[in-house]
Amino acid sequence: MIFHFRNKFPQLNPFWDKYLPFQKRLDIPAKTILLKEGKVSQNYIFIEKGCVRAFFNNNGDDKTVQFFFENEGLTSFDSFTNNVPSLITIETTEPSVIYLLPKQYALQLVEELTREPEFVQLMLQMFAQRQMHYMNEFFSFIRDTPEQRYLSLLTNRPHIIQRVPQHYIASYLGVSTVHLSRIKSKIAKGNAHF
Amino acid sequence: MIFHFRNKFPQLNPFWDKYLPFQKRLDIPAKTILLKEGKVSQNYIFIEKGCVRAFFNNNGDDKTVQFFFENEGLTSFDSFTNNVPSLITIETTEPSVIYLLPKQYALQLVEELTREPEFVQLMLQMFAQRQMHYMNEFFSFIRDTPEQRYLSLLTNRPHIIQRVPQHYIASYLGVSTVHLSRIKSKIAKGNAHF
DNA sequence: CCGGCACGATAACATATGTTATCAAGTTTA
DNA sequence: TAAACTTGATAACATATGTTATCGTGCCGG
Repeated sequence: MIFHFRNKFPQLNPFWDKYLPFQKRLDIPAKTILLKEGKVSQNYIFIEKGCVRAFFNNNGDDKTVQFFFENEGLTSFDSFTNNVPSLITIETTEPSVIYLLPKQYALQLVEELTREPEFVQLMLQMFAQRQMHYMNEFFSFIRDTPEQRYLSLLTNRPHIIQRVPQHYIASYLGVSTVHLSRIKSKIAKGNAHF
Repeated sequence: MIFHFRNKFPQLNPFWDKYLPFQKRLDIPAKTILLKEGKVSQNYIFIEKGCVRAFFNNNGDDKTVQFFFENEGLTSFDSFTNNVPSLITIETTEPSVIYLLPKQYALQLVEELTREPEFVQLMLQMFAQRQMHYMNEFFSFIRDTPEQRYLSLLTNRPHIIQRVPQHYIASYLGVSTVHLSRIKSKIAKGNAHF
């Protein structure tokens, strides 16, 4: 659903920089919605400072899909590409500084890359990498218990746990806030060697 | 993890046909393994007749990721692209007729497409479509109960339920075979209006 | 400074799902 | 054809997870 390339593929930065003048800078508080479920995505979003989360609503119940931090970019991929209503909402979880690149320019940028054969392979790689990411998330969801997923977050992406309110973490792990509390207290007991 | 384009994008068929001579035809029984977890994928797989499933093993426990049928193609995307051990096993669930296109030719085919700008957009679309597919699978896993997922299979892809042994369905839905039986009997009771 | 709200912990109970065991009906194979 | 295996249903019990309610703490805005 989401792709980002800034700093992932430095070779592309010159192309990116060329479009800097078309970007709009936003300095916004927490809980600001950048794209609402059901609306058509009009921008590519780049995070200079702060954190946003992507989630969808299932009868009143938030399901967080992914967190994004400094120097990451994203968009609602299907909505952006196919002009359909977005399945997800994108909102800040902290006060943030965001750059928006309007769709027309983002598409123009992609089209420019398309004409340079040496970059096409790179773009394919980019997509492969994204696909791999979602595959891994999916596999982890299938394979691991919520406790394992929490422990994996703790060791592999501790910044998420440090910066994001716990109920979002629960929604990301696919459990209730109550159960996440249980998991944490269980782990704490396990580590309680005096 | 997997991509396939035959018949999805008829414009590409001429390219595909050009590589027909390099394909190897296999006429194989059920439960034949085409790619084993841990091995590096060496072929693009196209199904003329039959059914294969992709799964991974989690301490003795099969987790089915996807089913493929006639006129669909697949490969273990990461393994194929990055020459790393495959995360998944691919095996037939029925006697099948399979065509294998060795990796070198498949890559050559992709490279040819890369040089035709009008096809690059198509390839990107192809990837977007694949990504969308996995996203939807992922969302469904997060959002829906196993019962809802089973009902959705029943209405949207009944051929899967008809052709595939039930324990593979259970493994695909993410529940035990016992629980799938329970779900089925619960549904049957609900529909039992004499 | 106070009142409300966001955040998190915990208990008690309800429900969903896994595990193990048993049985029965096909199907395949020696 | 008999034995072995595959497939599926069901019961009984164990565990995981959700739901609701209550409490405490800290923060933020009037």
